[in-house]
Amino acid sequence: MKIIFMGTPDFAVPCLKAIIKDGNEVAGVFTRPDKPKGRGYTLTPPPVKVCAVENNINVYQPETLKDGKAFEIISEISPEMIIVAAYGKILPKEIIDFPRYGCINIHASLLPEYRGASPIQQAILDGRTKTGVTAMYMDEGLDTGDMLMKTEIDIGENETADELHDRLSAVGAELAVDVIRAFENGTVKREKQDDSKSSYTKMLTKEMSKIDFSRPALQIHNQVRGLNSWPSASAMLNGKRIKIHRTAVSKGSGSPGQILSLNPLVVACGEGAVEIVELQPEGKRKMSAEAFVNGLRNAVTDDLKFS
RNA sequence: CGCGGAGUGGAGCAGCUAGGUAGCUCGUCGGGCUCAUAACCCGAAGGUCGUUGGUUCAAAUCCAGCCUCCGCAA
Repeated sequence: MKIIFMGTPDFAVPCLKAIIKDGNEVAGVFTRPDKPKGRGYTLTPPPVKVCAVENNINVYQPETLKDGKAFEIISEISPEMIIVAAYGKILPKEIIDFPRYGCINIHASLLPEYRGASPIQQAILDGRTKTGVTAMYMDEGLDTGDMLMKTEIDIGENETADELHDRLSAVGAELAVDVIRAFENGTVKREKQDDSKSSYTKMLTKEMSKIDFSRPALQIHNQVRGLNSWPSASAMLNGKRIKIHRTAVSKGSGSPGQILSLNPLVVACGEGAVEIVELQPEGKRKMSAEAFVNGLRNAVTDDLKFS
């Protein structure tokens, strides 16, 4: 099938690769413009662009799709279908309506739940045990179009957002290929979303990082998993900020933030306690809690506590 | 030139302000104790202090450049 692919971050790359590998003609890739990134503000191309270039596919990086130029390019290419995965831009109606088989979005949640930008992380933050990927027709709303296919997967109790992201990304790639095949075989079914069951995710911000140790241990554990590896959950110790990368729900009680034991490193929460497994002090690499505790040396006092 | 932190045996750190013998916790190896152990006791190995140059009688320490890692910011 002749396809235009639209996507930007790592999540979309396996999807693009799978579509190419399955023998489809990817006639063009739309992705967001290169952005200054990292230390020194180096201009960095999005992962999807890198992948497209490696496969000798034409890349388009318009600032906007609304000025008609994007539509010109698309009608020129004349794809049978547009596949969108985490592109980060709203498509105008003229583009949505153009391809014969429509514009299909790959979204990393079981719609209608978790519409929006951070479905993977939010599912973990909420302590869900299942999530998935949904393929859907795009319409003018935000992840509101009719659904085509879904794949459901379980979330591990200690799984982090990064790990889940990678698994869902692979699942999404399979789903994209399956959807294209379904169109070719004429076996497509569409199903409306039940708007009464819908929910929307918020954009992740650093303000969500701060750990409030007066909350229950399980919620803190979910926060750590859900925000890993960006923006990461963090806490203060001895006036320094420490990113908490991995935790496990543990037992014990004490005043919130109090260190109940050093090996393993267990911290009291409002309800229960969490073991900190892996962390990263300001300006340092991430390290095991054991290594960190060894390095504390005589900084260990009775008042030493997380806040 | 976006802002800032950091490089010291395998890991995490101290030592640097006021230059003068390489230190701590853990790990590793050997031995001891023990029914046994991730516990405890004794001992050992392992570091051109990121790199290049400068100052000095003398540099981990002071000065300059470079490399690498990390946080902020995106």
